[in-house]
Amino acid sequence: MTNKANLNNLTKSEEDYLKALFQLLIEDNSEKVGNNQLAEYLKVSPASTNNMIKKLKTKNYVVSEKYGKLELTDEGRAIAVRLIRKHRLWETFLYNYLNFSWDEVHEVAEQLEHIKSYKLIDELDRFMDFPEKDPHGELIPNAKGEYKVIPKITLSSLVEGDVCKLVAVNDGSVNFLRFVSEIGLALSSEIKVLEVREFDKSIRIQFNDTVETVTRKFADNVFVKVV
Amino acid sequence: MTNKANLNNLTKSEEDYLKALFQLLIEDNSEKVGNNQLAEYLKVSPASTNNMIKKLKTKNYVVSEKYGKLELTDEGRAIAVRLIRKHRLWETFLYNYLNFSWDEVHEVAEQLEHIKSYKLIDELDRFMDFPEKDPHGELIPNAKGEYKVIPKITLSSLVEGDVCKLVAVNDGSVNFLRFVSEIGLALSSEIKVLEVREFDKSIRIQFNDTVETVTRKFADNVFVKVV
DNA sequence: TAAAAAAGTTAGTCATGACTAACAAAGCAA
DNA sequence: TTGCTTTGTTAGTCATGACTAACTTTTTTA
Repeated sequence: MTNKANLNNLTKSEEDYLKALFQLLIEDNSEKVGNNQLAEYLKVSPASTNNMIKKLKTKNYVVSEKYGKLELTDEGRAIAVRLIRKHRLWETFLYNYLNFSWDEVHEVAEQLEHIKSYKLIDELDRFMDFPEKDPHGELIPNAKGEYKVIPKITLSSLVEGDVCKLVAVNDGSVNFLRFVSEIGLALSSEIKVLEVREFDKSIRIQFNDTVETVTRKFADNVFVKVV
Repeated sequence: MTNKANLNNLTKSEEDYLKALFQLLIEDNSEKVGNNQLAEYLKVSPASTNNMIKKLKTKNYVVSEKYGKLELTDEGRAIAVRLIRKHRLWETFLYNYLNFSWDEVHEVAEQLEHIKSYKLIDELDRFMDFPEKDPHGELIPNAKGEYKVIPKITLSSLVEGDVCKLVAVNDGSVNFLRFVSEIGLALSSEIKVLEVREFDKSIRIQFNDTVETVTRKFADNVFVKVV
């Protein structure tokens, strides 16, 4: 009945914490991630985080000294990468095959990423012919657990006259994603920075013959590659 | 962030109990389902079942008098049917698109049936072009929650000379399913009963030019339609 | 129909993973 | 360097959903 190969004995919560820690450490490139920061990211109390970190340390997924910064072991990191692989593959499936929109995929993928079955995810990968990127433009880790990030900077770091291509968007907020598609931006859109207003850092951009003014907050969540 | 339409506020456990109760009541056609019977079916203690039934009664999914038999309310039944719909659609997807075998689909579908998203399941249904039956031959309830059973009897109820068609198999045991495919039986196979041995009720059957002797226990789990 | 067996219930315990409140250690600023 | 603020930790509580052990009600059968 039970296929050992599918069981890594982690609860949904344990997985959530490991993935969150990975995202703070590696994706956000923070050089120090502390207990409270992780708590805030996961929207739980610092006490809960402390508790779970203790547990993950005994299981050898996390390393940290008392009052020190949090780090992932190779095994903890591998689990997080697998979760991200699963999340992005499911997002791709929902988007490409099940008519889900950009802003709808995340919530359901958050549930699907916890399904335990190696075969399921590798077959899904094969079924979609090994997609490289998810619908938000992020690279999908392969079955070997190789994690890569595409070189990208935020739109807000550009200056007047720069021309760039949209390569990815932050998938953390449904409202943001909805707005991105509403104004007509999509992956690979070519964007030209017309003006950066000093007093509030808002930016006038042009794409597909459309001109829009976006806030600094918006531009922080749009990832581009200068062309 | 949260789409109310996707949330029915039931935990995985609550869902498991409702589905189990439905399966005992309707699929096994029992006229009385008791607390201990449900406990045994779910492989938990009678105390656990009692506890959960109490909870499901306050939520109006289950009705029963003290020391009386268990029954589902319309709402409880609707939830169970939705779970069965999800389970069978996922099984169909795994079998038809992801190279899962008969005996592998159940375990993963048990997890997938708890994913909360109406859109997900209705789109999956559309993607597969509204399949009628799951890989084991059972009918898939539609989006309106209509539950039907195909007329079927067990192979063990036949007598010498009967000819029948395999319409479904009990999906409860991996070993059984594996054995069914090993000997070469598949849905729609035409089976002829050559001999019923009185002393141990074992049956000699013929199908696709193969002759096999199967036990009574085996024949109890094979569902057929006399032709 | 009375005793035994089976079925159902209750009380109390445990692990998980949340929480608050209180406290301790680090880090920063005056 | 002495406070003050931020960060981290501990203790104790709660809900969920398991469990065992003990008890009660119902059903069976001798």
